[in-house]
Amino acid sequence: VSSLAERVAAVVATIPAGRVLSYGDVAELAECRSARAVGTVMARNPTGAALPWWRVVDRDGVLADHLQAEARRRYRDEGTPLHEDDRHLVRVDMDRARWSPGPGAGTDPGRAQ
DNA sequence: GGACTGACTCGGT
DNA sequence: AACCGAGCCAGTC
Repeated sequence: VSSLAERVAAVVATIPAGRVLSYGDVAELAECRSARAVGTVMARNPTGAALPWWRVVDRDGVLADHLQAEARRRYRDEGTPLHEDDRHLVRVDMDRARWSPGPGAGTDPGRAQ
Protein backbone atom coordinates (compact mmCIF):
# COMPACT_ATOMS: atom_id res chain seq x y z
CA VAL A 1 0.00 0.00 0.00
CA SER A 2 2.55 2.32 0.52
CA SER A 3 5.82 3.86 0.37
CA LEU A 4 8.29 3.53 3.15
CA ALA A 5 7.45 7.07 4.17
CA GLU A 6 3.84 6.11 4.81
CA ARG A 7 4.74 2.99 6.74
CA VAL A 8 7.17 4.92 8.87
CA ALA A 9 4.61 7.62 9.50
CA ALA A 10 2.09 4.99 10.53
CA VAL A 11 4.49 3.43 13.01
CA VAL A 12 5.65 6.70 14.50
CA ALA A 13 2.08 7.83 14.97
CA THR A 14 1.43 4.86 17.26
CA ILE A 15 4.19 5.68 19.73
CA PRO A 16 2.54 6.79 22.98
CA ALA A 17 3.48 10.05 24.62
CA GLY A 18 6.36 9.61 26.99
CA ARG A 19 7.78 6.66 25.10
CA VAL A 20 10.28 6.41 22.24
CA LEU A 21 11.56 4.06 19.58
CA SER A 22 14.98 3.93 18.00
CA TYR A 23 15.36 4.38 14.25
CA GLY A 24 16.23 0.71 14.07
CA ASP A 25 13.04 -0.21 15.93
CA VAL A 26 10.94 1.83 13.54
CA ALA A 27 12.74 0.28 10.59
CA GLU A 28 11.89 -3.15 11.87
CA LEU A 29 8.24 -2.31 12.48
CA ALA A 30 8.00 -0.63 9.10
CA GLU A 31 9.54 -3.67 7.46
CA CYS A 32 12.57 -1.88 6.26
CA ARG A 33 16.08 -3.15 6.76
CA SER A 34 17.72 0.20 7.01
CA ALA A 35 17.53 2.46 10.03
CA ARG A 36 19.15 5.04 7.84
CA ALA A 37 16.27 5.07 5.43
CA VAL A 38 14.02 5.78 8.40
CA GLY A 39 16.21 8.71 9.36
CA THR A 40 15.89 10.03 5.84
CA VAL A 41 12.12 9.83 6.02
CA MET A 42 12.04 11.63 9.36
CA ALA A 43 14.33 14.33 8.06
CA ARG A 44 12.30 15.09 5.00
CA ASN A 45 8.91 13.90 6.14
CA PRO A 46 7.55 13.66 2.60
CA THR A 47 4.04 12.83 3.80
CA GLY A 48 3.74 16.21 5.40
CA ALA A 49 1.96 14.63 8.36
CA ALA A 50 2.51 16.12 11.79
CA LEU A 51 4.61 13.37 13.29
CA PRO A 52 5.91 13.19 16.86
CA TRP A 53 9.47 13.08 15.55
CA TRP A 54 10.97 13.55 19.00
CA ARG A 55 9.74 10.06 19.91
CA VAL A 56 12.19 8.55 17.46
CA VAL A 57 15.79 8.68 18.65
CA ASP A 58 18.99 6.85 17.90
CA ARG A 59 19.99 3.75 19.83
CA ASP A 60 21.58 5.81 22.58
CA GLY A 61 18.46 7.88 23.11
CA VAL A 62 20.02 10.93 21.50
CA LEU A 63 18.75 13.17 18.74
CA ALA A 64 20.67 15.32 16.27
CA ASP A 65 22.00 18.57 17.71
CA HIS A 66 19.60 20.88 15.92
CA LEU A 67 16.63 19.10 17.49
CA GLN A 68 17.71 18.98 21.09
CA ALA A 69 16.22 22.23 22.27
CA GLU A 70 12.76 21.42 20.96
CA ALA A 71 12.98 17.77 22.00
CA ARG A 72 13.90 18.67 25.56
CA ARG A 73 10.70 20.70 25.83
CA ARG A 74 8.62 17.86 24.52
CA TYR A 75 10.20 15.32 26.85
CA ARG A 76 9.57 17.53 29.83
CA ASP A 77 5.93 17.97 28.80
CA GLU A 78 5.42 14.26 28.25
CA GLY A 79 7.40 13.09 31.22
CA THR A 80 9.73 11.00 29.09
CA PRO A 81 12.41 9.37 31.27
CA LEU A 82 15.73 11.11 30.70
CA HIS A 83 19.25 10.65 31.95
CA GLU A 84 19.51 13.61 34.21
CA ASP A 85 23.20 13.32 34.77
CA ASP A 86 23.85 14.76 31.34
CA ARG A 87 23.85 18.53 31.46
CA HIS A 88 24.70 19.40 27.89
CA LEU A 89 22.99 16.55 26.13
CA VAL A 90 19.37 15.53 26.00
CA ARG A 91 19.42 11.77 26.33
CA VAL A 92 16.38 9.56 26.73
CA ASP A 93 16.65 6.70 29.20
CA MET A 94 16.16 3.92 26.68
CA ASP A 95 15.81 1.21 29.30
CA ARG A 96 12.71 2.88 30.64
CA ALA A 97 11.31 4.79 27.71
CA ARG A 98 11.81 2.38 24.83
CA TRP A 99 8.45 1.25 23.64
CA SER A 100 7.38 -1.97 22.00
CA PRO A 101 3.98 -2.39 20.43
CA GLY A 102 1.69 -5.30 21.04
CA PRO A 103 0.16 -6.86 24.14
CA GLY A 104 1.28 -5.30 27.36
CA ALA A 105 2.47 -2.23 25.57
CA GLY A 106 1.52 1.23 26.62
CA THR A 107 2.62 0.88 30.19
CA ASP A 108 3.65 3.98 32.04
CA PRO A 109 7.15 5.22 31.52
CA GLY A 110 7.83 4.87 35.19
CA ARG A 111 7.84 1.14 34.87
CA ALA A 112 11.03 -0.59 33.80
CA GLN A 113 11.50 -1.83 30.25
C1' DG B 1 21.73 4.75 -15.42
C1' DG B 2 25.39 5.91 -11.90
C1' DA B 3 27.13 8.56 -7.99
C1' DC B 4 26.26 10.82 -3.64
C1' DT B 5 23.75 11.80 0.49
C1' DG B 6 21.99 11.06 5.19
C1' DA B 7 17.75 12.70 11.97
C1' DC B 8 21.49 4.89 11.53
C1' DT B 9 23.95 0.72 13.47
C1' DC B 10 27.53 -2.39 14.48
C1' DG B 11 31.93 -4.27 14.89
C1' DG B 12 36.76 -3.46 14.91
C1' DT B 13 40.88 -0.39 16.12
C1' DA C 1 36.39 6.27 24.86
C1' DA C 2 36.84 8.21 20.34
C1' DC C 3 37.32 7.10 15.55
C1' DC C 4 36.71 4.46 11.34
C1' DG C 5 34.77 1.48 7.80
C1' DA C 6 31.22 -1.17 6.04
C1' DG C 7 26.36 -2.33 5.43
C1' DC C 8 22.10 -0.30 4.80
C1' DC C 9 18.31 1.88 1.21
C1' DA C 10 15.15 5.70 -0.46
C1' DG C 11 15.83 10.10 -2.58
C1' DT C 12 18.08 13.38 -5.33
C1' DC C 13 20.99 15.16 -8.92
